[in-house]
Amino acid sequence: MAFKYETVAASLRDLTAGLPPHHAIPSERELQDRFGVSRLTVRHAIAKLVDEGVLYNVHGSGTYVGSNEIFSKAPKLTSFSEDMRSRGYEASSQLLGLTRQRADAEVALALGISEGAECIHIRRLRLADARPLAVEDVHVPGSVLQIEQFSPTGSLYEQLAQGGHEIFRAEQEIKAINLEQEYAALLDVAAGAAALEVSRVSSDRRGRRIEHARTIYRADRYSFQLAVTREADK
Amino acid sequence: MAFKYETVAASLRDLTAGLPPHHAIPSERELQDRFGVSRLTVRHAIAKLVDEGVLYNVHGSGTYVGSNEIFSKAPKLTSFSEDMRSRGYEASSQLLGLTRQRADAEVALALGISEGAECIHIRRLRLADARPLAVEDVHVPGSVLQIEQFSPTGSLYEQLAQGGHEIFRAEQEIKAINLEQEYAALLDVAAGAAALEVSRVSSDRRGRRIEHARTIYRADRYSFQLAVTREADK
DNA sequence: AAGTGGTCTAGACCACCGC
DNA sequence: CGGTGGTCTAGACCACTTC
Repeated sequence: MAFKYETVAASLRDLTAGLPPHHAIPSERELQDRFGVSRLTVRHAIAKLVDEGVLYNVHGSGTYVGSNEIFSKAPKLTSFSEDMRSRGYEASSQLLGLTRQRADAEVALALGISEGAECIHIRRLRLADARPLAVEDVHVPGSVLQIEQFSPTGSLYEQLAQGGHEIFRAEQEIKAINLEQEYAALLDVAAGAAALEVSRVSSDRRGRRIEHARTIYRADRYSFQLAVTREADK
Repeated sequence: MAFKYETVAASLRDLTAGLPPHHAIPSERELQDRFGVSRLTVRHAIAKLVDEGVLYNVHGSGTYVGSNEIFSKAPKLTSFSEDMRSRGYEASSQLLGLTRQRADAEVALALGISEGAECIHIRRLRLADARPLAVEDVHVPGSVLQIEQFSPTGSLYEQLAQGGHEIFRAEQEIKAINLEQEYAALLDVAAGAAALEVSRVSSDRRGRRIEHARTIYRADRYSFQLAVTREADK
């Protein structure tokens, strides 16, 4: 179950933990001897760590320990609870609404279903350390999840995965908006206050759309962080 | 100069362009015969396209054409002009300020230099199709760029690259704010309107910090889009 | 010139999917 | 079960950095 490159990557991660940023690690040829694997396996392990920002390589020179303390990784799709945990908050939720409805034009377009098709709508208030942080509206096609199957206490992603709809990727759009009265009241801020609106369309590995979510975050308690790299070629 | 896997990737991109989403492409073993290269080279080419979202693979089944039309790629670090071009706008700029100054606490922390160290500050109004879109404040350490070297007409990134400081990655924080009077006037919107604030710290390949930028976008004309993937393992 | 990472080959076996 | 992608080997040569 554990591949060789994974065990090599784990060893390299340990080795790296004891080194300062920009310190060189042993060459690939030395590592292949040390671990008794082929060079390609060593490269595979290094590539994985480079992808995470733990290491970086310089052609002709060597491979070095990365310099970043905090969120070095490429952005990952996470559930609300995972997101909060990584930020050091305790997540909780309050179900505001759970209805079966027909898709309106916006939802139909986002989910790639026909207008009027059946879907379920979940509205939740998301709390961090018991204080309101966001309001989330999720739509899931009826063909993916029936309302009777949904349990408000468990993770939606896990329930979808158990039904054979594992979420693999998502496209997100992040906007700034001024809060309307309704949302402002839910989030316990003044109307007109700025907020972050994150719209998401999630798909499985084959690109079939699974859910459409729109989350409105209090601007004073939430920001979006990501690392980006510059086009390497040319 | 052109590697084999790049030419294979280019051929696959052409082949893919004529196929509908989720259509299977030939197997790796067939492609290795067709192109006369090793299977690893085929895999390298496929991996590149998977990374871009053009293809996806399903273990044990095959490799398929991706489903996404629009922004399928992982987020890339782009200059303002590149960003605007990809959105179909024509970019222009207006220099609002160019000064040499001593780093304050915030800038010093962001750039990893000592407080009071020399840096240059560039403030620009960014326009899309000749209408105000954003106000951008950039700080660059004096050790990286001297004020006499800076030409307001050219691309800052190119000027930095020519000075041996090629930007490789950046960490960004995206927040929503209510605009203060000063920025609102520059952007030609009402005070208190919501705006997107993007703070960025850019580094070269070795992790040396090159610039700190803070860009404030009109919320009604700009949103941030990105594709994310879910953690594959566990 | 020596050492590094980057590309490439020609094989092999394993894990998974679909019939 | 056959076909697929995923991992792995033991070599080789190339491109780049460093001295």
